Amino acid sequence: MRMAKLFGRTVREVPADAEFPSHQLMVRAAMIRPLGAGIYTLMPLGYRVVKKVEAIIHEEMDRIGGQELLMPFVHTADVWKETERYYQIGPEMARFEDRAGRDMVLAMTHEEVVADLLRTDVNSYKQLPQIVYHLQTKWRDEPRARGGLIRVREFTMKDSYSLDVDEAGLEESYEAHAEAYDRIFTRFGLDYIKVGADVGMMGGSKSEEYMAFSPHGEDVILICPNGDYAANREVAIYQQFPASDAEMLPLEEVETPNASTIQGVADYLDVPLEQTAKAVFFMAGEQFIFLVIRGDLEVNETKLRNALQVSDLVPATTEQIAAIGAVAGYASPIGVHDATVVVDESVAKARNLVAGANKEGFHVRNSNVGRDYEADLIADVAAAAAGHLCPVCGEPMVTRRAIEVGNIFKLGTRYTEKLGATYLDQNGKAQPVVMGSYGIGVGRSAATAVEQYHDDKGIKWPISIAPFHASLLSIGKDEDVIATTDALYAQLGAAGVEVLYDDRNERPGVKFNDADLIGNPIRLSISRKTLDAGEVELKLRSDDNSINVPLDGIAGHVRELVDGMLAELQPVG
RNA sequence: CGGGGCGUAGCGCAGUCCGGCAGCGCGCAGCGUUCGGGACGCUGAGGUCGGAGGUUCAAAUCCUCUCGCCCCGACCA
Repeated sequence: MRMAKLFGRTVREVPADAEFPSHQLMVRAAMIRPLGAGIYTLMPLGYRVVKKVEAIIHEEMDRIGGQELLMPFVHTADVWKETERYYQIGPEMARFEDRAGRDMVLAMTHEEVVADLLRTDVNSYKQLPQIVYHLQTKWRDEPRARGGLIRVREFTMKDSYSLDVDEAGLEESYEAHAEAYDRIFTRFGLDYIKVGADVGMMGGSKSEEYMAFSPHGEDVILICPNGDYAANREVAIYQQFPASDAEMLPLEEVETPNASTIQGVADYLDVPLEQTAKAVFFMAGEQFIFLVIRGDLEVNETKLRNALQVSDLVPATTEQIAAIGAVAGYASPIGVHDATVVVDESVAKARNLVAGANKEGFHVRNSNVGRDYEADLIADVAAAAAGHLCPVCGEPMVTRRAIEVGNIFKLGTRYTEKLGATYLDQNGKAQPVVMGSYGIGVGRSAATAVEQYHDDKGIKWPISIAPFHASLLSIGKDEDVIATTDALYAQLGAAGVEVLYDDRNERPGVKFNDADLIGNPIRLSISRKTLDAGEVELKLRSDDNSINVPLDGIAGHVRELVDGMLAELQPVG
């Protein structure tokens, strides 16, 4: 590609609304352009990256026997009504009516459509197992789209669906995907980890996420330094604190004026946070949830939802808190009514905690579960934090932020049962197809690579997904230089090297800076000086130094360099 | 959904408090000089000031409504 003809210009100014490096750099490098919040055009340079991401995904999906198809982006609402997600999913699903007044939705995912296909096209165990996949647009109306391609509303996702006769088959399909995903993300060059994730309460039996490390990630992962455990904070467990064997002391009311926060109480009474019990209030529909947790811990709402088997959980209002007899700021379960009391294990294992007295300005010392109040449910609902002990080996865990670039999920028969997607087994008996679903964010993977590979000058693409292998710059207006660069451009192309040729009539500084910004891994520059020496300057984007190499045989040399760089990203085995 | 901020030329911004010719930098076009890390000079094109309504002799500026975009929050009472 000749840059003089390239559609899209690089820009010097950082866009005012771009926060993340990937967002800023991809806009500046003319790879993406926003149309609206969370909606982007992929410009020619950006689309080349996405095409490479997709090509790698194709190769690896085909490798495990996946068959590509293409399911529609616009769905009739019928199938979504059959699985009831039409009613369960909120405003993030776009709904509209066609001209005849039929309910329609824009695809957020394709489980329903796959299950629908099964009804007509799979009726026998002989037709299973199968893996189907596609790369298709999704629309999810996120409450807060932000961060360029990392969190968008319209995006392309690779989603695949495994179809098996039983759990054992699903296990095989799941593992095949796990292997394919490892190969895919390795080939992207991403620094990532596979972690345990929330399976949700709806039938899924196992789910894992592929998390790429980034300080701008929206997820927090707990990691055991020994490699024994890694999980999303949404579900991360930790080795529980040892149970206290202290004597239960008599309950004692103490005045705590103006100490309405747990930290304030601990400071005022001069006790550590671990010796306090704090109250957190939720409404699960009409049910009041009174949660008690150790003062130093935070609630993990996902764990709480799972423990309670509810999907709808919102913070209670001040009025609702007062209605059960609790006093906000000075609350404890002692003496409250009409509330489901959930006690975190941290509190159940502790003794003699400071808690609220349900009286403005007062707390109690030495509260104990079972003696002073009863728990309706004792469960682990605390968010794991850095320093908490690995549930496997007991080593203190660390936390890291990460971006979810893929997930694999054992769905089971949830969708196939609801939609009646059954096959006949060897005994002629109808059985629901056992499904798995597996996603990869295409644009997000590309943007995540930028998050991981950039400096203050621009992007440093891994060669596997770089828009071009090399940038070729002609330096100066010397006609010999231009003629030589033109010739080299042709030679490189013939050698199978993808080249972005900066043939613009620009000053050297402009060309160097744009080459750095766009971030192709190899840079070749020819000037009067190098030409006189019969050489080309060769510089890697990942390296600060450049070397001059002979013009003679340069195309073959670069080709070898490209192959070598690609080989480094090949998964082992 | 709650709170805050911002919409002025392709991009980044000033002007708004205190109403009175719509500006600056980058980019863009032309000419000249320059040419290995975002050059310089001169000339020029480009904006119904997000939109609608109102107040006024006069509105980017004041008032009302509306649309869009961004940030924080939406567990610790």
